[in-house]
Amino acid sequence: MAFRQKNKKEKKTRIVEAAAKVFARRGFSGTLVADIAVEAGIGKGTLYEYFDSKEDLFFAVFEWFVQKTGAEAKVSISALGGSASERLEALTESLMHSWVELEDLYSLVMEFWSASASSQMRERFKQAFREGYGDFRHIVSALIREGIERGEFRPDVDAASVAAALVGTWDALLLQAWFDEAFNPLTTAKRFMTVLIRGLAG
Amino acid sequence: MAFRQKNKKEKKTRIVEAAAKVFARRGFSGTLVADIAVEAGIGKGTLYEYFDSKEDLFFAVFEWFVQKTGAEAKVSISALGGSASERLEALTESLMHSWVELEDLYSLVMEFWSASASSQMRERFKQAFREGYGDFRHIVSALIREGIERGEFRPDVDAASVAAALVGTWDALLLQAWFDEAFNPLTTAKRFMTVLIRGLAG
Amino acid sequence: MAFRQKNKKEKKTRIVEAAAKVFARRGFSGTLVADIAVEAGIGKGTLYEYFDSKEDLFFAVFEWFVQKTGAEAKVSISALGGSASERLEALTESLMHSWVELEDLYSLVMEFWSASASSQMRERFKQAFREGYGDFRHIVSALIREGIERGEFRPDVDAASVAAALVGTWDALLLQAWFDEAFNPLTTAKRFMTVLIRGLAG
Amino acid sequence: MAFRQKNKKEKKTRIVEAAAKVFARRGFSGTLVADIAVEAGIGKGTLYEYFDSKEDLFFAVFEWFVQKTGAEAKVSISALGGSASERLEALTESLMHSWVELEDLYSLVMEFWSASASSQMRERFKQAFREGYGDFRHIVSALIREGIERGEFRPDVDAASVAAALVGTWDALLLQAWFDEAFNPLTTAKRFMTVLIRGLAG
DNA sequence: CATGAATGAGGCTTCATTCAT
DNA sequence: GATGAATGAAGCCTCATTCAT
Repeated sequence: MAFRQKNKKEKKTRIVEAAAKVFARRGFSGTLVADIAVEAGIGKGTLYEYFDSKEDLFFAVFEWFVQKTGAEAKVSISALGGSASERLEALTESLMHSWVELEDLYSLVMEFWSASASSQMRERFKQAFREGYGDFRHIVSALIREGIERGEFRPDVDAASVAAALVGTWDALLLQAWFDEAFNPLTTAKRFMTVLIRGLAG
Repeated sequence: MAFRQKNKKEKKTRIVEAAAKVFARRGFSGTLVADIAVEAGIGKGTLYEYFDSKEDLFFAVFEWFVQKTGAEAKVSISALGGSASERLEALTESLMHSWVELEDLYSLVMEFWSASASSQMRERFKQAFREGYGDFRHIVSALIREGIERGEFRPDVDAASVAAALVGTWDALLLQAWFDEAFNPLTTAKRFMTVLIRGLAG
Repeated sequence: MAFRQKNKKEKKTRIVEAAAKVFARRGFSGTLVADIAVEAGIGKGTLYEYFDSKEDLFFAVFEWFVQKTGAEAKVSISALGGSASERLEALTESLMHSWVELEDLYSLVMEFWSASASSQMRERFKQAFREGYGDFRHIVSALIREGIERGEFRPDVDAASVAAALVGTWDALLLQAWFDEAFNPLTTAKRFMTVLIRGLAG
Repeated sequence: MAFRQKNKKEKKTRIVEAAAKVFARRGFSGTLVADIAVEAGIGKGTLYEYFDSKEDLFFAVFEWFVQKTGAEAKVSISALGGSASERLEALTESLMHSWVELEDLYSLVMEFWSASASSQMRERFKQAFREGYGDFRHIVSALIREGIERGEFRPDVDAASVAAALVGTWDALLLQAWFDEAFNPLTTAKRFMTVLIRGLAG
């Protein structure tokens, strides 16, 4: 039974991953449940053994994506050492690197935004985004505050505001990379961070 | 005939504005053509005298939106005087202020992103975004470069990178305001700009 | 516009009549909405301009049927003259005659019963049946009471009970005719009424 | 092996009884095979070891029901003594009493009617009903003829017609009780029988 | 020009049945 | 024998688009 459970969970994940691919390719509305089934290599009806509806599955993809990317970010942060500046720079680099492996799935992010704006699941999504952004802002804010306490950054810096803006900046750089293949988010981010950190250090 | 043209154009705009409202409320997929017709106070069939399809109308809304917001931004910029720092700060303020009147329509932005990610019109949208971002980056970049030339900002600042990041930051702050009513984009932006400008000035 | 309205109502009735035929042939579950559309000579989607769902249409068929048969019964009754006995006999005859033109649609009755027993519309149906039976019992009861008052029937007859039983008997005779082609409801009813009326007259 | 057979038969009956409950609650179409399995406390697949299809099982429920109620009726009749009138009255009472224990399953009757009207098994059902009604009419007819022969009832009474009507009346009274909780089939039947028997005795 | 009734392709979901374990 | 996960045919309903008025 324990084995069974594991299989069931694994299969659920397999379906979610297949769905992620298709949703990324065609968007929520453009995706047919049948396409997901094909991608997952299962029958159409089997999907409904694991998820109640297309929307449910989409939300599961969202959670999977948040988990996946959030986990990476957290790993990066906890693995960091050195001064606050160094850690901010390393974090930036790590996030911009994630772009490479995220590229194929990045359009999912737009679908999630869109869903949070107008789908019937809007509240579920909005809340999750709010929380996700909140968490991340919190982490970055703590990092900056640590820099202030260490005397590395100026005491009059408003950590919360900088954190909020910075988190947004990272996101927006990936967004621009999505729109424009010629855009290099990593280089851009690094050069920008040099300026910002100088501003923090005063 | 000139008169007719004008009437026709006005009506077209009225439809686009009505459509914008409904698309903002319900998203592209969630919007019924019939709803738009009701909002515009015309018959469903009449829509098709002015637009070839729902997608066409949506793209017209997009163009209208870009025009509208772009025009505002350009007005702000051209009206600015003073040092580069002052102008950057004024621009920030002006953009964050636009939030107030944009709030109701902001979810359109997400729909546009989503459309650029997966709709059948994706290329049309992607290109427009690329160009829009490009234009805006260009303007901000020029502003920063001016600051460098005036000796206000450090010569080693990479204007293009800072511009790209900054444009993204503004966008992302509005996004966070959308998700989180408690979030104040104006204050956050101002405090952040203080730090950034210090970094630029070195 | 008045003309429009009339057309709309007529079309609605046409659809109901087409639906009645198909439901009678195949039952509620066995009927495809598409079949009804074909029978009505309209597109599948057009149905939904007139009815919200298959169930709604089915209930409309029910109401149409009740109206149709109820109207006949009422006409028969009001047209009757003579003694109470004569009127009871004439009513019996009229009802059993209705069998001839009802035969094709009679299976609808079973569908209605079934729907009142277990469909999601059960309460709507149950109530309608309760009311329909109640009305009819009332009419027959009044007829019997009139017979008592005229001295034609015994004063100790319980009009309500006899009416309830009689109304049921008529129904059940048609039911048996439905199951058994060899069964003649008219003759059976007449012979039975002779006995019953003798019992009433005492 | 004999033992096995018995177990198998018992289990089959258990399934049928479970199915009867569920069909009575939700009707044929509304019932899921899975629900029956749960009610019977077995696996869904196991059902198909005992019955070929949902329809088959439904017909088995029908046969079980006919057997069950028919057996009761026959017991009542054979146990009766006294004059024909007394026996008719006793039979009436016995049948109306059966209502109490049948109430929960009564909606099955409607499902059977409905099935005989339109399901794919319609002929099987129709025939069974025809036979069932026929048998019952026969028994009642014999009872009445006995009354005639004994000189208790008038010789000009058409026993077959009265029997057919009476059988229908009983049925229809239970039906009305089903629709209308306030309706008392026993009292109604008794008062009606007083009148009818007076008519028979003339 | 304007309309809205009519349309039917298309999609999500259900559920009886099968079959590998 | 027993099971329940997997299946896919089938059906209800939606809604962008057309076209006769």
